[in-house]
Amino acid sequence: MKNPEIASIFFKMADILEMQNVQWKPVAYRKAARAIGELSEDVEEIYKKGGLKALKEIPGVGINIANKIAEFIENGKVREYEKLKKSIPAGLSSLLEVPGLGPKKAMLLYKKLKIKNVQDLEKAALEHRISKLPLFREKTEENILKGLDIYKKGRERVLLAYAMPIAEEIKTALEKKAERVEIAGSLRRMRDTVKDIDILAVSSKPLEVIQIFVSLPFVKSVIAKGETKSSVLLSNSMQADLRVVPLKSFGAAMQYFTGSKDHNIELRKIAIAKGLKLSEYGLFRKERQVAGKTEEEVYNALGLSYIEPELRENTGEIEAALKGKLPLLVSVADIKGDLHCHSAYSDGDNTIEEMALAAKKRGYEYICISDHSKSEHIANGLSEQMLFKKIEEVKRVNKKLKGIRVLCGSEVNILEDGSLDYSDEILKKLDVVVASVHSKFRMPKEEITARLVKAISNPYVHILGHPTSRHFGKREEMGIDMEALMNAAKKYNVALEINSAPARMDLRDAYVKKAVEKGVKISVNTDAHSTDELKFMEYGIGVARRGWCSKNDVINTYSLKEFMKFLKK
DNA sequence: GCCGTTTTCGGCCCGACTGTTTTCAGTCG
Repeated sequence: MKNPEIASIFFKMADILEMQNVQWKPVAYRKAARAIGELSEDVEEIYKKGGLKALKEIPGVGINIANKIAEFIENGKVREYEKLKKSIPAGLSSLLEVPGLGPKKAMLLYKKLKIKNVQDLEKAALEHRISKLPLFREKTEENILKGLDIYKKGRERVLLAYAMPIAEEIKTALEKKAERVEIAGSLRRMRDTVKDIDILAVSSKPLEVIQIFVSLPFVKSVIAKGETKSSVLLSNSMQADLRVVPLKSFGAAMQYFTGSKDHNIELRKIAIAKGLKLSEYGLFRKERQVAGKTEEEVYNALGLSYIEPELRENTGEIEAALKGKLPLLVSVADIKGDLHCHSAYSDGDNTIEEMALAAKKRGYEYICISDHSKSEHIANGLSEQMLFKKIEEVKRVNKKLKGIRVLCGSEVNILEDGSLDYSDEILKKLDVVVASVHSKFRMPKEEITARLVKAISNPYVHILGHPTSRHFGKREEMGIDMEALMNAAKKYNVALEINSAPARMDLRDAYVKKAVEKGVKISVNTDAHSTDELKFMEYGIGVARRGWCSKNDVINTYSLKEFMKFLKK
């Protein structure tokens, strides 16, 4: 899949053009780069099937960018990019990654002090050469050093599940003073990874709320502190932003602060077309506020039905809202069971009975204990003999417990040739079979696709576990022909899993959306290895919602009776 | 460079904070 590479080229082109003070093109390149990066289809496939015309269908891609994509696919190079790279020293655009430095200042530093990279920048700042420049006094030099500190630590995206508890903690602290506090930004949109924490508060005394915010024990330094907003750097190197607004602006501020940026820009364009102005303070006709207290009010006043935060990515939700055709999204409350969990039989921490009781406590009707299969030695995969023992144990627990049904399953390894590591005779004895890849992740696209299709064509397989096997910070997703895989999933009536483990979140949102469009069933599971991890369901449901899933698309919203029908195929 | 129920040319979201210099540019979200 060349999408990330192509997106990265356009981002870099945007940076260079911005340094050269070129107007608007950077905006256009970044927009196209984002669209390509989030795409579920492989641009190479799009081009091979439909040529330039098909490429132009991608939002933000016009004829010029389409030509550049084609050029990259054909020749592995974009001439315009090669030319741009030569126009400025390599490394200069890395200055843009230093917080506080933008294209104007970076270019000035290059012209006046011959600063070509971050090393030069640090040296110049330490030698106090920067503060001697016009427009750059002592404060700016100090801020550059602070910015370099942040740059060096790397402002990488962190897992949703890592950031959420910190956001909750900030929220709780601010609630002592503010009338209302909400988590906004990409956290509220449930993106699988986030860069910072955005908090919105309602208060008539904003300064007092901001004071609490900047004084939190885990705040390392204050980046900005004004009368309505403040930004801080946390001790874990994440940035947190707080915005404080009056009650009458709460909805508009929530809308603004939730994003995404592209979604907001589209909304503001709609407002302009209607002779209105949308900002975080409300929707205005001239001076008069026509909406803003609630988000519903803002969307409705723009002629749209309310759009759930998870959908706000400018990927078709605005058009759907205009027509009133948004899906009714699945929610955690709809979930009747978890179909992929581990017990102490393989590599889990808890007994089957403990897992079952924890599931009951969550209000589930059923839970499937799917321990690893025999070839997964590292995770204590079950031999046939142990599997028989486990089947008896499940029977015992079901006799003992009321109000929860334990299903006996297995997470069966998909071997290199697409066969499974238990025979059909064994699989037949299980309630639920989840088939997953745990080895040989790097295979040519055709081979990996054939391998997965063969696995799910097995009549005893119900769910394809973590379909792409991506793992944040460890492993890229396998290069699968998604179109072919989804067609096969539909044909064999196999559900694709959304694995809610925070470092997986696999299948990802864009693929889920595509699967739902095709009528492929989804199963949202936690892959819990302890009772505590059953809570990850919240994150998997976030992915499902971002993928436009309704309740009916998700098999584990079925009642036990309906679900048993699905299992028979 | 993209895009079009006010445009195929002329627009391109809106506002806060900071640092510098006295009214604003640059940066950020």
